[in-house]
Amino acid sequence: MNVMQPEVPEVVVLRLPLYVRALTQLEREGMNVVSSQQLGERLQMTPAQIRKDLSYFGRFGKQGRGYSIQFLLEELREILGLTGEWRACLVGVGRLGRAIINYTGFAPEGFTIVAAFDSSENQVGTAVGDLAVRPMSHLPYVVNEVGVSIGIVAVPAAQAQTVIDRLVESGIKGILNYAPVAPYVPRGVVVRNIDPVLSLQSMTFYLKNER
Amino acid sequence: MNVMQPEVPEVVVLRLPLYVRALTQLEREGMNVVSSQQLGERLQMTPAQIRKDLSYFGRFGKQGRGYSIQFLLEELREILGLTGEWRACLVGVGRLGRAIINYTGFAPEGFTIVAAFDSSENQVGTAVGDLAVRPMSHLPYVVNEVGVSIGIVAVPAAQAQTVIDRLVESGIKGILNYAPVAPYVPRGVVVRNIDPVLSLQSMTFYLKNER
DNA sequence: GGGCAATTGTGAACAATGTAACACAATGCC
DNA sequence: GGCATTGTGTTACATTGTTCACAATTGCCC
Repeated sequence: MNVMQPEVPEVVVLRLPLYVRALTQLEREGMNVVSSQQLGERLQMTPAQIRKDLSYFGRFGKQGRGYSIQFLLEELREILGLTGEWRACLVGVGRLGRAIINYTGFAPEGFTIVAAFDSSENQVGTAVGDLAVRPMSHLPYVVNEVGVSIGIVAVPAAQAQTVIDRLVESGIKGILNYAPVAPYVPRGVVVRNIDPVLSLQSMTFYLKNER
Repeated sequence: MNVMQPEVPEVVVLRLPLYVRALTQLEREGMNVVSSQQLGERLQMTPAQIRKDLSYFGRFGKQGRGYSIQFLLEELREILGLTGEWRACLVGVGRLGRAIINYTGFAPEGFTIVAAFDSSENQVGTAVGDLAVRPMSHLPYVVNEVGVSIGIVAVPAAQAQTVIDRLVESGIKGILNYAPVAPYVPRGVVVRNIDPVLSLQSMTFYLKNER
């Protein structure tokens, strides 16, 4: 499968989108070239780390000059698979799910929510944004026919694992999980958890002395 | 200040809330005692790591038996500062901000949003949930008088850094940032970023081969 | 009340990650 | 066209994080 991938550390992959974002911003500001030094200042990290991260994937910079912003952006987008459009489906159209569907930050980055599901009879058939809410039974069909790669989970904690199991069965390979659980998935499926409560709970460790 | 804190690695602090959550669940399931083995199965991690993490803070288990769930929970809540209530204010009552205010996941964990701010004249004075939207000029007063420790940022990227600067000036020590930027803050201020787009963009790296 | 099975806490080995050092390619100035 | 400057790519080193292995302790059972 990923035989030719000389095992890039996951932390590195997690930082690449940061670079993409910073570079996009610099490009909009009209810059053409950037050094690892300058980029590091923006992102509050050492130039050495940026250079090392990038060197996992190739040689993108010119000694004495720095990196062509346009070129590096293209390369990074290619590496991350951000060139085409990614189709996602959402499960759970409660308050949170509706907010996610209406969130305007996904589309400009190439992520489109193309279907919404809910297990509740009351929700099925209603409209959220310009999506019709479908029953869970349609999931496998939609995933395969429409070509959905990503599942977004916005159901209560108690149902999250079940929903995730069904997404995986349907062939979904990436899951963005908003439910407050640490889900189990088989190898080969990528999960990213969005959990503001966990973030707050680790924050308070550092705050508690000065409350 | 934290002189007696023998430098606990941040990764460890990030995992503690996971333990709290798993233990809470186990407690609800009626269990009294849990071993690092069992806890590790739940959380998909090695027992050794759990024991090591906990050992940074003390000796909570009984050899041959495991950990008293109730006792360990109390200790962890104490360590993380989760015993009392934390008051937060929110800046930016657009779609995202409104969704955050209406999110029901914070209150049960002891986090209360007690004030909402917006820089737009149109928004000031309107109500979101049961909060009245205030002008930014009220920020320092509210933070100090009401005792707000946490700021939640839900403004567009372009305004995020400015808003964060003002929160910090007002004396806020912890920031939960929903804006798609990597903000700068002075030492002593803790930031946690919630950024689903970054999560998706790092996920696609692993998905791109099988799209 | 003593042996046994279970499970902790922890130092030491190992692995991963981050930082610093540096040789040298490209550039531009005089 | 030399020469100083800049900033990469890479290797070597330092730090941080994870896993292992086992002595020490506990509670149970007979």
